Amino acid sequence: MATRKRVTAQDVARLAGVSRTTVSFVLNNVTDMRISEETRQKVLEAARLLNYHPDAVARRMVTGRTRVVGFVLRQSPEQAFADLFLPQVLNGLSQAAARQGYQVLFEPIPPDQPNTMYSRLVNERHVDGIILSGPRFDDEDLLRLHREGAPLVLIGRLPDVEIPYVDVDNIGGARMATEYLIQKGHRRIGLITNAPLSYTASAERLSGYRQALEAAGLAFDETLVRYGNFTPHSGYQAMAALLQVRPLPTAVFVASDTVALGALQAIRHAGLRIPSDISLIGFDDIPLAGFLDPPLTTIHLPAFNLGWEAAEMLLQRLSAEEATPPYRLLATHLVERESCAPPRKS
Amino acid sequence: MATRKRVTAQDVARLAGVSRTTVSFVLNNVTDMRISEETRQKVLEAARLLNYHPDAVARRMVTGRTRVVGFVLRQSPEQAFADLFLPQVLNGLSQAAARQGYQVLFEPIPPDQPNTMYSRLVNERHVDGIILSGPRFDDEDLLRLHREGAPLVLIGRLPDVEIPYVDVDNIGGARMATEYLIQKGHRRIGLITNAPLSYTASAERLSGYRQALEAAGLAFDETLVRYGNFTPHSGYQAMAALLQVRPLPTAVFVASDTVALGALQAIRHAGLRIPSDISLIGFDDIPLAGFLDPPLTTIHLPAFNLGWEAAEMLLQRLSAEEATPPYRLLATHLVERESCAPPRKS
DNA sequence: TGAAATTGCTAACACGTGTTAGCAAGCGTC
DNA sequence: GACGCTTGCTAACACGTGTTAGCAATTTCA
Repeated sequence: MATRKRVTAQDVARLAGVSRTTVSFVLNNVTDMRISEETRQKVLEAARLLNYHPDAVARRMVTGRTRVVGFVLRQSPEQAFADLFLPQVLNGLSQAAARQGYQVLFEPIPPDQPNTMYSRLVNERHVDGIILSGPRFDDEDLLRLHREGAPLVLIGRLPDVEIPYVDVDNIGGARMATEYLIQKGHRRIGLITNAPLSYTASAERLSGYRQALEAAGLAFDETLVRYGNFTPHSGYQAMAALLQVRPLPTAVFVASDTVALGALQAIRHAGLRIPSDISLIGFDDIPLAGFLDPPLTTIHLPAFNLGWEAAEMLLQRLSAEEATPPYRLLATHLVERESCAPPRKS
Repeated sequence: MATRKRVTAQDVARLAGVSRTTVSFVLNNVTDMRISEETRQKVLEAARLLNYHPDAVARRMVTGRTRVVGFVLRQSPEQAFADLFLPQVLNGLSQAAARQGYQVLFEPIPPDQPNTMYSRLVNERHVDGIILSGPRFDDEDLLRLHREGAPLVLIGRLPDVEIPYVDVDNIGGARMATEYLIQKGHRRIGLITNAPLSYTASAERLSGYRQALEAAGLAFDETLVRYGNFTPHSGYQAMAALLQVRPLPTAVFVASDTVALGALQAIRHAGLRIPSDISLIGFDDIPLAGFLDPPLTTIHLPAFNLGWEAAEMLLQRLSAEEATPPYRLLATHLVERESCAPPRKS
């Protein structure tokens, strides 16, 4: 089938016996133009008859706005792979955007091609603004874009840069997790990070862990800290290393449920039981956390809200030139399941 | 900061001392137009100096093609929520699209608003074509769109409709899983579906299960079949019910890893051990399958390829008017881990 | 030397819409 | 009866680009 000619506003005008301008006024409900009810109905009828749909491209051309926001995923491959709540973030983002008539252009950065210039999204006017997840601080492209005044919102913090962002309260969440273990009576608490400390979120979670220790008068012991790398495999290795330390920690805070999955396996392989031999608390509350063995106590991360708030911030920036709150930290909460218990009496 | 005026090709032309037409020819590398090397360099230099970026909207206006494909997610909320490999599908889709210079517009259908007309994506020319995941057969909008000749590719089959689709070989995968259990020596094999049978994929997996039984000369026993509903919770209930049947099945094929997670928990709660008391095989091979207890033997579903192939099919349809293969079934393979063993000698 | 071909460039149209300025007719007012 | 006001509509411009047709200058050829 050959592609049919598009039905334009001109065709509608012809059928209704009016000018194209009138068609535009009627269909856009322009109120300050006087259109008689009679011609209004004629136009609407003609549009219905011809199955007319206004061309979004032409509309963007003349209005200067695309009503599209770009969602750029700058995560490393492992991270994106392990990022089980990406769908949730995307969902929140889309719904917030849709509510205001915006669409979402999805732009992941392919792993083998790190210098894809996503800045073209704005420069070539594919989108009105960008939400960028997983910003890296060596991202020259990003900083330049921001200097040029492009509307940007980050998901995840970037230190020493005044780009608006929305993020989880990593410090608060990590402190909450650690305090929970302390309150259970633990004094020797290990930490496995979610990723290397070059990732802001990892450093923040470590910081929250230390704050909680300090507040309880417990010494920070570097030998109890190991580093994950997004994957269950890295969690397995980190926990295996931690199990060599003597005396053993009685509890471990694993700053990512996905990494915790590997830690669980390492503990099983060592013949220890959770929580009787060792307590474990996670971070993220992935959808499956409640169905692990044992069900994992963890810090819930508001993935949907993360996307929603990012979109809201960007759209506010787009609609008005008003200064918007430059950042927003989302609260976490603890989900108590069965992986934590008081330490065994020694 | 007021929004700066856009730099247009006209500005570049002025600076280079040539016409706008020439600028267009140079920047688009139009070969059959004779442009001297000297002016070519002048234009390139001017464009560089002004940081010129061609306006995608204007370009779409004149070429008539948006170079954007829509990805519509029509899944039910529970399904989308449990769909742990959506990121993978999206990744494959994006990479295939990017390779040919296309972008991806992400359009989930909000659960509370099922009749959002995603057909507007095509009619209003936001996109050149649509990839739709999780088609429902009562979707009038979809059928009309197809009748109107809109370029469509489905992820997931729709019975009795000739819309091009790409799907997993559910029947083959389910047969493979069941045959594996039979080959281990099992004769009494249960089935927990991934979803109600109104979903094509569920019906197909049931069908593959029956084929394998039949080929081995085993009777199909309806009392050994239970129905999941995407979630771990539904898997828990289905398995709990199955554990009431006497004699117990010695193995169960759970047609979704996510559902299998609940089944695992039910078996644990019943005080049985896997695989010594009962064998379990899953479907999907979610990223975490290898880190469950025990590591789950399962059928790998090529999520990345699903997205990739869908995009390839759509783009081929868009680039040429040639008839493309109307559908494509992707092969699965079995990933052997530790949740299956021969049945206990009775 | 004149005609024909080639080289290097440009004017002008088209894409489909939103919107401003303005026009004709009808109506009321002094 | 002339003037102004309201009503209802339209002509024309602008958005920024790709592309066709064609034009002037130069070179080639007989």
